[in-house]
Amino acid sequence: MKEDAGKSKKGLNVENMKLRDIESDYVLEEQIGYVLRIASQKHASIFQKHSIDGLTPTQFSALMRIAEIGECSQNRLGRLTSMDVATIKGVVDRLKKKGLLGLESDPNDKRRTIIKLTEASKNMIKNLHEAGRRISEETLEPLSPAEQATLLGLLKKIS
Amino acid sequence: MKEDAGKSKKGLNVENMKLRDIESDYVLEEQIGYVLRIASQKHASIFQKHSIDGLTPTQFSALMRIAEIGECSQNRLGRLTSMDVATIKGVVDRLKKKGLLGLESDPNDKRRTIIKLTEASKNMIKNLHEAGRRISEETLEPLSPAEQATLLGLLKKIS
DNA sequence: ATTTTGTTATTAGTATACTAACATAATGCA
DNA sequence: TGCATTATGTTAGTATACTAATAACAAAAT
Repeated sequence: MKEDAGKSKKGLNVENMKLRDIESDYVLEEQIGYVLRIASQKHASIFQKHSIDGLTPTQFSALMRIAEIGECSQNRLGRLTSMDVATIKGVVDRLKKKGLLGLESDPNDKRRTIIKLTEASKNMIKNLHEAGRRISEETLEPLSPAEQATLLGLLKKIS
Repeated sequence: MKEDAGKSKKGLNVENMKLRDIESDYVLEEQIGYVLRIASQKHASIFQKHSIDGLTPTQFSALMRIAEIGECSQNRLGRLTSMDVATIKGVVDRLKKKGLLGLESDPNDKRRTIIKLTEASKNMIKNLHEAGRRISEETLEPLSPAEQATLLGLLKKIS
């Protein structure tokens, strides 16, 4: 980034400001939503740099979850990865197209589609775990181990 | 959310796990990318609940920045709000359509479009600042003031 | 047993967010 | 001056991420 959006108002001289200015002072960089977006962008760029098989972070999450629980319906997978029904559909469709998810209809419930890993994706899981760990590590690299734990804890607290 | 994706592996009995299981242990909930996504979703839902004139968080950021700096080119606004050229174009187009941004071409540089607030958006800024503050407050409500500052600081550090 | 309620999945529409390619205009330097 | 580089803005394509509407089916309630 050439022109850093992270400019600060640290040096602002409150004494010399008119009351109206002080009242309307609002620093974008200090708002949690803005900061969350920037941090997410940074993580996404690190993730993309590692580029595991062209997977996106959400596709990665879906695969990890299925690997963890074995198999489940599409909507349930969405809930377990915090994606709504429309989002998880797209994610599952693309993963199926890549041959990383197998779909079959549930004989016990005609509404449901059972989703499971394929042989191809089963063989990838270990590598994906390692890649995932490296990505998290690189994202959190500016922080001490204690700070990393603090950050995760605080983010969970506001979720 | 009914089936909370935030289930923990805290109670996992390491003693009883086979070595292979331990090696491949990877907890999605502990990965910074996943946690960032969930936190961003929570913030987005709080933002949307406050619903200031149908503005989205990104549109809001763009307006705040223009209000702060007066006027600038489209690409520069993108850089100052951390949006790439394609994203800022869409955001500016929609804000213009809503009558919240005025566009005129720069006489000194025929490539540039000068972007500024309209009378309508100038009159909204104060309300937007207040709404923004309430949204940040509600998002960070689970945290103490010290924790809020810590969270912002750590997020900036990894950005 | 029928109705109501809830669940699953699909579809259409909108809004970020990115890449890549392109045209145009401005700037730097040889 | 002239050419290469850089900057600005547009467009096309893909991938989340949401709302809202719909259809099919299952489970619960009366």
